[in-house]
Amino acid sequence: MSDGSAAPGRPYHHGDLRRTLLAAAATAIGESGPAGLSLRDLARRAGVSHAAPAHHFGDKAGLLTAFATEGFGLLADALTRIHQETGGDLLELGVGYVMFAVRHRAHFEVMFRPELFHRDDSGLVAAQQRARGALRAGVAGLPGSPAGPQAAESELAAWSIVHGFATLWLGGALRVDQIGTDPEAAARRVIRRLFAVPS
Amino acid sequence: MSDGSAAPGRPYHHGDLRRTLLAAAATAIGESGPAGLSLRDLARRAGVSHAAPAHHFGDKAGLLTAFATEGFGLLADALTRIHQETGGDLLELGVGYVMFAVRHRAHFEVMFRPELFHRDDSGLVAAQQRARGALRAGVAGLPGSPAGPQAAESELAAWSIVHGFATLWLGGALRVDQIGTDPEAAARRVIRRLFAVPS
DNA sequence: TGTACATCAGTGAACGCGCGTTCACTGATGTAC
DNA sequence: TGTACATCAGTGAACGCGCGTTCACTGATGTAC
Repeated sequence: MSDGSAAPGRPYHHGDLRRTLLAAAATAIGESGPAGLSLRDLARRAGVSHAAPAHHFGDKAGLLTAFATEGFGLLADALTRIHQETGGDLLELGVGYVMFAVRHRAHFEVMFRPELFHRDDSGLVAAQQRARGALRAGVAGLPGSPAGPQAAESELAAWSIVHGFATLWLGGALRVDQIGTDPEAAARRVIRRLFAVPS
Repeated sequence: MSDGSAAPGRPYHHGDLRRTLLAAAATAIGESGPAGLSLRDLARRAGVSHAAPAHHFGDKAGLLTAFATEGFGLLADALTRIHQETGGDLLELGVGYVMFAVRHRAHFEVMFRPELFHRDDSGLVAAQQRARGALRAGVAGLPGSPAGPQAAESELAAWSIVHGFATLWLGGALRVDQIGTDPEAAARRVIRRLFAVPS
């Protein structure tokens, strides 16, 4: 592991290839979308032979499974942190959801296209449930929200509005609107309409 | 054009290849998503040589531009019809938006991925504006909705919630929820939360 | 009614490309004794 | 401290595939006269 032992070229073993490939995937997907992703391109970005990725992920769907799992984990972390910091403010949780999509665009674009990965992977499912739980916890604390059968609809309404806003924003559909260039401020104004008493 | 003039095999000219290719695209995208689409596959489905599609659409992006344009036109038609039939009921317009996504899944999946087509195409832009206008008209008539600066937020909130619900539904993200298998009823219950006074 | 000609739609062969995956291999690392 | 060996990570050549696009062509249709 000492510096001196390295040959003139790069060492035979990369050392952290798995993590490097996932980071390269984020960059590549950010540039060309999930459809354009190829294992060979990732290997090139990581400076490694084109067959190396298969060693860590099996196949392409395996890599995207790991990538989606990472995404759901990051989302769960972000929502949990916001929940703790704000005491479960649903508006802030919604803004956090949108900002996750903006900041981790590549992850977000993969996470909701289950045809791209192995949707039954246990690690993936666990991460999904963790993220879903964080979202649910925010809606449960909403004042005026009954805990009865309408709770499911409230949760879905909240999820739908932030997911829809994020999707439309990322797709560039909102550029023609006069809502500015700051997604955070725009999201906050829009989400507020969800539980605003008509003023 | 009489039946007798047809040779034993198929006639040299297809007659309605453009329309046939667009219909084949809907089927193919429905099966494998927009990413898996190939011109050669469409030609195969239409029973035509693989170079024929280029004659009508130039290239792959050209075909998807036509397909997205068709989609925005269909959406505009559907929303306009609902607007006329219900007198501009925003709830019904929202349900109509979701049902368009469910019934025309392939179109919907292409329409909001501008990287797939020529987003500056004049026919496309016109169809987009027509659909957008139909949506806007619904929000404008919402009782209790001010016509001032908050109108944009109200419109975006409505668009976001129906777009998000449709996207989540199509992505299979809602299967684990107890909201049933009927997207129309589920959408109606969820959208209602947008302007429901807390009960 | 018939003929010449322009235009259009579709053909089929060919091209070059990047891809995923396989496979025998080699270099490096770690562990047992 | 040293040696043998198992395990692991990455290599590089090779495979077969489907793709988009180009291009000279041919069959069919429509129009001018």
